[in-house]
Amino acid sequence: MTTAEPRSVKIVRHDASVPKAMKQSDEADVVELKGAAKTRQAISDAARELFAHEEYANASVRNIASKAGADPALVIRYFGSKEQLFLETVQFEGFFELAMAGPLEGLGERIVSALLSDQRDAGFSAYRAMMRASGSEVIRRRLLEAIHEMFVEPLAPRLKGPDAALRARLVAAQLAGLIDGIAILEDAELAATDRKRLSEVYGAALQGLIQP
Amino acid sequence: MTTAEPRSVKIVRHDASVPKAMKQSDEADVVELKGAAKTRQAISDAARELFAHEEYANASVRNIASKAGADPALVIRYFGSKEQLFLETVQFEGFFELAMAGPLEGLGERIVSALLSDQRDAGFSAYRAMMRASGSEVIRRRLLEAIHEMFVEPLAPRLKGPDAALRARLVAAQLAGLIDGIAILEDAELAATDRKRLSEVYGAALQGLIQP
DNA sequence: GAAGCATGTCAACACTGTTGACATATGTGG
DNA sequence: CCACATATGTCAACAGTGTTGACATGCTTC
Repeated sequence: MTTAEPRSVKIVRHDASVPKAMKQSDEADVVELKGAAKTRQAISDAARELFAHEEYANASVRNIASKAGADPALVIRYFGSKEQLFLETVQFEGFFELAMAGPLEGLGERIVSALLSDQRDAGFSAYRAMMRASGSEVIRRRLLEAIHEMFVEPLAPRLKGPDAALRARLVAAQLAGLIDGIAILEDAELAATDRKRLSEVYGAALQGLIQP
Repeated sequence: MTTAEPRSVKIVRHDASVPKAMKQSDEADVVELKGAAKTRQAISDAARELFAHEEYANASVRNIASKAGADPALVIRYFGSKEQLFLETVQFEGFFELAMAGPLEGLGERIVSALLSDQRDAGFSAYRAMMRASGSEVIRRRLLEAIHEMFVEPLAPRLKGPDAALRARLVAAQLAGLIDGIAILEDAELAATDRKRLSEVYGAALQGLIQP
């Protein structure tokens, strides 16, 4: 993002070097990591936390390193670049499978409800972080992929009627708009609104795309 | 955004100093600006252009200054900070008044159509820039205000039925989701979709919020 | 012409991501 | 057990960033 490179071209110099000491101990579930593997893990944890709470630009490699008790140079050695560190640590987990699973009837409301109810903080902060960092080509693409994988691909084949693929994509767009308001712009009114009513109202509009 | 301050607190040190030479010549429409006013204008123009095409973080004060043929220190002197320069230059113009004006019937489709058809590039890039820079508290708030002023306030009083204010806010959210896809994430499929069909389909979902 | 202020220039500060050279630990083959 | 190789960690430096304060120049007004 910064230095010594021509502004628009991005060259990845060396790949993220996974420490050799890193092997899955087949035994314990909670592995006591040693040496480099432990350091890498510490960096990863620190990065996840900082990227969730700070802006991309403000979560500095030096901050991450210090929080992990490691040297900034190690961060780059292990992950290649700050951008790759971001990509490896900030991710969506399986997110809407549950809500997605049910019948088409009432799906709109169920999705919105799932979005609001649970502790979706992890997903929210991932979306927020990627959205704000979407000036980076790779991150932008990654977010776009995630949207397609999570919504469009599972949904499109199930929709009946014309423009199924388009409508599936627009379902995702409509949801994105809601997350924008709640998680990125932190609209106080939106946050204060009764979840159930919000699910009903916005879910109904979603349903209009699902079953026109 | 950067230096010498404790990370979270933001102190504005000196106000943007408007050059004294700046007076509206009451005569000509296109005023030939002189001295400082001209410089300020040049900086403003350069900033507008760079913020539209580059990310906030990548549009450096030094770049802006050099594009304007001025010294970086002058940029700060005139605008107070990079953040304030952003706020003063990146703005929405009157945007949806036209589409908003008509009857409630078919309003959803008209709004989407207005969003897509014209050259809305200026508005798109303003939204994109502010969204990506929304890690800054002031910028986040400004964007939120703009959304309320442009959509919620004009729309809410016109909506009939329950939850009018909420529904107006959700209309804005739904639109934001579409702009996300087109202008920020640059979804190729979305961009390739026939505008008319898109207006119809998404507009119908919007209409479900406008007239449930 | 001199004082005063507007405007412009410059070098420096503390920060950023990233790199390359070095030091140390760790493990392996003889 | 030593020697060697490699994995891991440390450090200083580079070019870039936003911002500041000290200085130089210009223009106005007494």
